[in-house]
Amino acid sequence: MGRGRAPCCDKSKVKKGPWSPAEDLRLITFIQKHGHGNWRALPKQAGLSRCGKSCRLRWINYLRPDVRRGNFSPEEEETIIKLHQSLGNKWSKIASHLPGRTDNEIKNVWNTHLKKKKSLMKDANAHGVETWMTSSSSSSSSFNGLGDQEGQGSVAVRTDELCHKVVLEKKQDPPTENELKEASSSSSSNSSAISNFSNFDTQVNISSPREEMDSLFDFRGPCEVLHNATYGVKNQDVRMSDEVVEIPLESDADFWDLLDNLESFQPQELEVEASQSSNIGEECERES
DNA sequence: AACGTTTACAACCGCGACTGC
DNA sequence: TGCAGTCGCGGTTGTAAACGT
Repeated sequence: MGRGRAPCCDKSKVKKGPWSPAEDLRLITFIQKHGHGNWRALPKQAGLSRCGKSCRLRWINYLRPDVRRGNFSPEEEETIIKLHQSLGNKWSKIASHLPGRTDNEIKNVWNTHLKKKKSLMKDANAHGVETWMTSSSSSSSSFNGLGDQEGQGSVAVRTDELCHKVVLEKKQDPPTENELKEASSSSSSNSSAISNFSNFDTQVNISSPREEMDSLFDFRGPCEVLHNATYGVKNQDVRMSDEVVEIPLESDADFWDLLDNLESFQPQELEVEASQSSNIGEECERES
């Protein structure tokens, strides 16, 4: 009997399922401080009870500064269709042609919408009906039923050598097309997302279904890290707050303890030693 | 209002590719 | 050259929200 493929991590000790805001913040803060040189080692160093692959996926698809969310424009749809025709299911290649879009997102859009549209188009063409492309503009707006038009909440994490600052900001209006483009270009000019963190003004934009603290720690929506720009996020029932929470660096452990305690309202699957989970980055610094 | 079905999307899994030793 | 460790990709699954009856 062969040894087979070694598992990437100890499945019994890693947490699975949706990421909590506290985990997101933990991951963001760690990458902000230390980068992500080694995904496998990152969860332990960051005090996360997650598989390294899971951290990577979360970062790439949702937390990265240059990730752009929201509806796909008709032009983007068209691009995806065309690229899919020539490249097939090479989602990462297709994604490379669409700045700010992730392969996972494109794959989902293809599987849920575009594939259907394509077959509809075939049927329509067979019956001499107007092509789907002409109607894609209106239908695309319904891609995300949760839409961007609702309220927007954002949390800015400003980090420098002295403190971490979590700022709950009020943002009334959804971002304009220009804002999105600007955000996309400013961040995509850096090949590494980490380079975006060299500046202090990194923001974390979250949707928040609950108010104030609840909104921070118990939301289900995406958590987006932004660099000098605010992207749209999808929301369902968002309330705003202007509250500012400052997190001194030396209080990191207390802060993470607080987050962990708040998370205890949710079912706890992970069995992380509190001492380990609250010492973000310490281990890493000790090593260096 | 309750229940069943469909849709949308976040996340997981397995495998191939790549890299360093 | 082979092996082990790691990364990244694509397929698939799980689940909450939306929708229909």
